[in-house]
Amino acid sequence: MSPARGGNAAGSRPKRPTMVDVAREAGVALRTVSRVVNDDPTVGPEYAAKVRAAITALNYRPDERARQLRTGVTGTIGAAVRRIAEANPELAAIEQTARASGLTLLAASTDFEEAREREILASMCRQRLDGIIVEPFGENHGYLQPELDEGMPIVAMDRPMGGISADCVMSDNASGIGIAFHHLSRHGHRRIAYVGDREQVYSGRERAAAFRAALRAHGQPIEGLVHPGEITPERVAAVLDIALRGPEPATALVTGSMDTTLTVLRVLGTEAASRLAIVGFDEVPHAELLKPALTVVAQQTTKIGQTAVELLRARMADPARPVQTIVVPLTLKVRGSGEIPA
Amino acid sequence: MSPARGGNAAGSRPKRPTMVDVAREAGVALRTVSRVVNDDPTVGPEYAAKVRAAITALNYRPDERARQLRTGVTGTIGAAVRRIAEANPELAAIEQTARASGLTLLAASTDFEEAREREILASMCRQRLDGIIVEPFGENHGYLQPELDEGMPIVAMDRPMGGISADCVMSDNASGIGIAFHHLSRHGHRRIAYVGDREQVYSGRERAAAFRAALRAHGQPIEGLVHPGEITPERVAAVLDIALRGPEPATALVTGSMDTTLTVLRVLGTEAASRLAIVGFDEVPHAELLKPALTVVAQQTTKIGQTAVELLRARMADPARPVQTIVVPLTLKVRGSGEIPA
DNA sequence: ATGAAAGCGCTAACAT
DNA sequence: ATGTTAGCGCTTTCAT
Repeated sequence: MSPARGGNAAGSRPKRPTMVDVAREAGVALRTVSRVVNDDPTVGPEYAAKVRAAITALNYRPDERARQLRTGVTGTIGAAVRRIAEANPELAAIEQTARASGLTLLAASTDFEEAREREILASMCRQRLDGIIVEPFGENHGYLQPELDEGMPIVAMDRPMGGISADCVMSDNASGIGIAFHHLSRHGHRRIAYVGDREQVYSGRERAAAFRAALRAHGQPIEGLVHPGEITPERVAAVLDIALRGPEPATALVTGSMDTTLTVLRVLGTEAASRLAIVGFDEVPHAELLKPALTVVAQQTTKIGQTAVELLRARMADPARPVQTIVVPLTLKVRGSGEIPA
Repeated sequence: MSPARGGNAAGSRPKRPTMVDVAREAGVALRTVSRVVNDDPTVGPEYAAKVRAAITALNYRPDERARQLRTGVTGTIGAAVRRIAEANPELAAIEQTARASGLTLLAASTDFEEAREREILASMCRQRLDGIIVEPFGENHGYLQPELDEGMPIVAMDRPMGGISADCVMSDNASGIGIAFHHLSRHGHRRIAYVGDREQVYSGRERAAAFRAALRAHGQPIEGLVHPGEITPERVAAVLDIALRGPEPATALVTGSMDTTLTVLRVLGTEAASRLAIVGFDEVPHAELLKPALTVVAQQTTKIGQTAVELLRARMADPARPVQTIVVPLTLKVRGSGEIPA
């Protein structure tokens, strides 16, 4: 019960020294301390030395919040991504690019919840971050219009915002699906099926549509081959049954997302999977260790993250510049599963 | 070149309304606006209505920075993790637990760089975050002593801080290695080898030591069986050669980290790997899809992340409470690779 | 129940 | 080259 050294009642902390304390200790004006802290070259060497000594003596460290309030900028950008828990190379690229530009990154996870996304974006706006990168989840972001009007830089990553006009960087979903289809086609497959996310989400819609277009372009019928929907083991098993059995079974499969790919592999089992030609949309962790190693069309995640920061910085520098959308192509990674002949 | 609507010279934004503007618009005092914004029940209904109308009309949103400066708390905790790019379930658990406590999470990646770690921690301190969780990387964190003295709550995750005394939550490395060893031993293996991270890093040191202890406890010789060091394909291939060839080849392997496990699988190739009994330390993404499916001793990542936040909140509530270290046991995940007989 | 005024810790005009 | 003074936008005594 005796008061511990330095500690006191719950919640309260020993008072930290401020610039005023340093100024008093050094026997100079507040402004001089500020100058030293900000490396202003117009400070006389003796003064600088005295101030630095006082800073060391008091263990003074400037309060970034006060500086931010005064200068109006935070030096921080926010990233609202859908999942922070899983491997997220885009986020890593954002962080590195941001850091290289002297910006701190505040990352938060929307967890595939519209309410959470809204809450996070609102919080980032209240904090007056210098800019925001968001992997949109909800379909309508009209509530951000006032922020855009007041000049808050916002960039969408992976798909466009809904209902508002903002800069965007995303993969070329349609051509990615085309690459996958053509690859299988070139390996002799005539019946190629698609399983992917539900069409309620943007990418699921885009990719299913692109796959239908590919079928049409090759003069093939669509029925029984295109299966967008919920990615659950049950549904995936059911649609695989439709696609792979019957009179004219598909001999190849395009999976529309990483989750789809993994679920398909789990449902089929390694044996069956090794007999079916598969090209996955989106990279899968350690795809080369799977058996057979997985052929995918991979998003250029690093480039996407980098571009997001660049778009944001451009918007920060010039709020009046025209809104820009950058589409990034995908690349085919040949590893085995996509080269199984018909 | 004509000025766009709302836009102006590069860098400048339209001025946002402040509380003063709202007060003027509503014809009330500043203090009343503050009361309404903070849901103070002592505001008369007509006043509240007027204020709310003004807020809507002006599109006013409070500036969190100013509030933070005034109240002294940020409502934000920092997490300095070693890698933000890869799957990081601890970080996800931290975020969820923090959110559940009404705290915002500022996550940053130290990227296995001591300088970067130091810079991030310093930045978080300058920002006066309410607390910091760090996955320590460097060996000496003495530079944080002044922060601890001034009451900054800091919690180490995964291993202890170096040179200072701070709360810590970590896995029970020694018993985890013991579990792996015993499991293989029970499946008839008499020669069990270990490959893992270099002993310069804390966990590499702990796990190699624990493995040596396990060998000794079973009355087995150590030479040729314990191989801590850099995890590169070259070195791993070399030490596997030593361990698996020769007069008395090992019939089972314990890998000391996720990276080690994956590198071993790559170096051996799936064929050879399927004949060697392997237990990995630490979970591997999609371990059940590998062939053979990978048996591991898994860290309780969710529990670790949760506990880190709980320790931090306890420290925030009472800066004087005794420093606490919580050790979390690991659990064996039997999947196939560890049950291959000798 | 409402308002006037002080101040959180810092930077930026403006002297000197 | 150094100091004085006024805020940044908010919360918080303290009056009324």
